[in-house]
Parts: sequence; C-alpha cells; structure tokens
Amino acid sequence: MPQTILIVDDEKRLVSLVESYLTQEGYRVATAYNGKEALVVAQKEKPDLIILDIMMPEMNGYDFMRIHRTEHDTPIIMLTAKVEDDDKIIGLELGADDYVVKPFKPRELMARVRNVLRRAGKSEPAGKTLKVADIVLDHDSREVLVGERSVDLTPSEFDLLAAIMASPGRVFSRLDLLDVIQGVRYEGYERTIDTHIKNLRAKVEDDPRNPRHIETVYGVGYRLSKG
Amino acid sequence: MPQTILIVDDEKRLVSLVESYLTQEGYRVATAYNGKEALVVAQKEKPDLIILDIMMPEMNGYDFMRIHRTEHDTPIIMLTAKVEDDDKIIGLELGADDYVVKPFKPRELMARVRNVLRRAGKSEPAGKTLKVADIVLDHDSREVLVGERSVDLTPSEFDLLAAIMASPGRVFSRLDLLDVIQGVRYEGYERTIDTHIKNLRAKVEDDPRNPRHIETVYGVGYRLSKG
DNA sequence: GAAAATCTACATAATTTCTTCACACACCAA
DNA sequence: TTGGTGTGTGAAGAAATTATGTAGATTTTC
Repeated sequence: MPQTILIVDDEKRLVSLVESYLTQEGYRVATAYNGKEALVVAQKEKPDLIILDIMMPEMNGYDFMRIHRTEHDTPIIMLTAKVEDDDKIIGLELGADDYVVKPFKPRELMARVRNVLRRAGKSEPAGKTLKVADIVLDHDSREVLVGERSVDLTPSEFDLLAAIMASPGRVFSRLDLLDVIQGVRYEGYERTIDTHIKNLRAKVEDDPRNPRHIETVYGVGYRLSKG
Repeated sequence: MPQTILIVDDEKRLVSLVESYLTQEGYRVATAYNGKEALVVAQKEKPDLIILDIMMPEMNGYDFMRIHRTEHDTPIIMLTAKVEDDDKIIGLELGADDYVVKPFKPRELMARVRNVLRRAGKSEPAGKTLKVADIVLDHDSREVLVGERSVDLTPSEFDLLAAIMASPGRVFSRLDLLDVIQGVRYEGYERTIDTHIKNLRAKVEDDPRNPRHIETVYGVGYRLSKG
C-alpha cells in the first residue's frame, strides 16, 4: 500500500511537476488548488504527508494548517514564496515539519519528502536504485555505474539522468528537462539542456557521437533507450 | 531483550530524531505525541525509561507523570522547553530522575539516558564498534583508530564520524549532519559543518587535500567512502 | 574562577558547475 | 537537392558551491 501525499498549490503547472515526481518515486498523489478544497480532499484521502503552499486564493496555507491540525497530525512541508525569515519561523511554529523556498528544484523537495517521512517513522517506498540497460543509478549514494565503470556526474547531470531513467523510452521535451534542473520558473533557455545532454553523453556513452543510451528525438526532445 | 524507551513529545521531528538515535544504540523505542496517548502506550509497552516533554496539548507532562506515578516507578527524563529554574525544580520534585533543556544535542540526551538507566540498575546495551575501510570507531570508549594510529577527536567530530560510518556510501546533507551535532533546531549555520569536516579530515585523512574517506558530493553534502 | 578546548560564524580564496552563445552540421519536407 | 530548422559542440563568462583561516563566543576542565 503506497503512501499518499497531498499537494496543495494554486499553480497547476507546479502541482503537475511535483505530482509526476512523487508518482515516479512510488507515492500515491492527491491534489488540491486551495485550502478549502484541501480540507475536503485531506478528509477523504487521509494523506501521510501534505505539501502545502502558503499563498493561495480562497483559503491560505496557514489557515488550512490551523484547521487541519485540530484533528490530524499529518506531517506538513510548506512551500514559501520568498525568502522571508518570518515565514519560515511562523510556519515552523505552526507545526510544519519542514519548508522549501520557491522556486525549488524537484530533487530538493524530494529529499525533504523522504526526510520528513523517515522522521515520521514511515517506511520509504522501495526502488531507490534505478537500473536501465547497463546503467545503474543509486539515489542514496548518488552514484552511477555504467557497466563496471563508476562515473562522476554533476548535480544537473545526475538529476537529468535520474529523470529519464525513471521512465525509459518516454520522450522528454527540453522544457520538461529544464523543469527538472531549474524547477518551475518562467524563464530559462531551453538549449541549455543540449549542453547538459552533451556532457552527460560524454560520460555515459561509449561513443558519444553514436549514443546508445540517450537518444535524440528530432523536433521533440530526448529519450532514454530501454535496450 | 533490549530495553524499551518511551518518547513523549508533540514535536514529531524531535521524536523521530531521538528515536533514530536510541534505535542505533540498541534500544527498543515506543512513541506518543501527548500525555493521554502516552498513558495508553506506557500501559502496553511497559518501558524501562520515559523521555517526557512538559509542554504538550491534550495532557501535559506534569499531569502524565502524576497519573503514571501512581502505579509505576519508571525512571523519567524530562524535556523542558526553556531555561526556567522553576520547571526544573518542579519537575524534579514531582519525581523526574533527570531533565534536559531544549534544544539539546543528541549525545547530551543519550548520556543522560545511559546515566539514568545505570542508576536504575539496568545494564546498558553493548556499544557497537563500527569499521569501515581502515577506520575503526568504538562507541563505548569513544576511541577511533585509523589503521594503526589512534586519533583524538572532539565530541562533534566523533559524532559526525559515527553518523556517516553508520551508513557508508550514503550522502548526508549538511542539514542532516547539523541535526547530529546540534539536535533539532530551527536555526544554525549549515556551513559550520564544513569547518567540522575540515577538522575531521585533518585528523582522519592521510592527505586532507585529497580525502579518501570523507568525500564531498558537490551540491549535496558529504559521504563516507566504502572503499 | 581562570585557562584550555571546542564550537560557531564569517570572510575570502579556490573550485566546480551552469548558462549562454556562435557556428558547424544534420535532418526533413517540398 | 535545397532551403529552413533543429541539433551538436566548444569556449568563456557568470554563478554557485566548497575549502580554509581566523576570531570571537561558548563550554569544559582543572
């Protein structure tokens, strides 16, 4: 029985991104776009963890948390819009278990999720080690093996590889991949991904000019070969 | 049969941290998040020691202790939120065997736990000796050997090393490590860890500039090499 | 209490990584 | 084949992260 995580945020794009990440890691996901809706969903789904934005229409995160906490003690990770120390302190005092400042990188949030759930004594979903063809990627140690050889990746390279390894064969657009390494934001140069892919290929492929693992899908994006 | 320790505190994050420490030291752990719940759990688990927060919703620590003590004489360590001498005195008068002021460092609490249990005539669990590559760390004597050479570590350095030796290869974030040496708190400078790591490397590594044991994982944290 | 040891914070230097850009080349459709 | 796009690549500056030395604060020791 997978653990359920409730995401509450009015930015749909952000909710989708986080949802896909959590799903990939084996969690069940519920969503809500404001505090009011969240109360209903939380009541019904009984999530093991709630990821909660503070700034929301209808009912903000603080209000939701205050009401929710009267009856439940679900761990909560707060999403704060700016780097205001006040927010952090208020949030933590209200009972949040952790907070992440927007914009955040997906891996940052995922790390907090694992942390909070571990602290709350819940077991983690299995499968922290990904294996596709002769590539092995381990999240705990952040190590990557290609065949027998250990390769040293930068944070962005690791995150990109982890993302495409989570769904071998699926084509990722450059925008998808940009979200992976820069988080959801409104600017950013798509072609930056090309460079990361180039560097990644140089480390992961035997013959970078004829990549066997990381394939280009002309006009669309990149894909990890299942073979 | 390991001894059982009951932790009672409404701060889940704190409970989890303490739990992980106690577990690592070989104790069995039970938890409760308020006095009312604690009464039930204590009845069922019959702990050898209770770690008890004073400020809690539903039923506070004093009330729990008063009721519990009518039928049991389990040793109790109190957690007091502030440095108010009144609290300490009242607590001790009510029958607490010791108290720790929040925020506390994990090793501080562990020391008290051992102390109280020893006074209560219970034997301690055997301390574990960790060995990774050519580093040997002994919990009982708090001694560390690197190859043939005995190295002298400060308390923080010892705790850090013990933490990463418990999970070789796993990457620890600076925040993880800050919990280890400063306990649960909401402020604290992550970069302080860098300094401890530097000092630790100076003592543990043959060539501190090219560390073989304590590796840096750029953008994430530190890791103990399995090799 | 005073001295010593340790911890924390911070400034600065050293590294590493990220992003952007220009240009060459590859792909596809007409 | 032949443009018009899309992609691969190398280089360089910008940005982010880590290493290190030092000083003051705190804690421990005697």
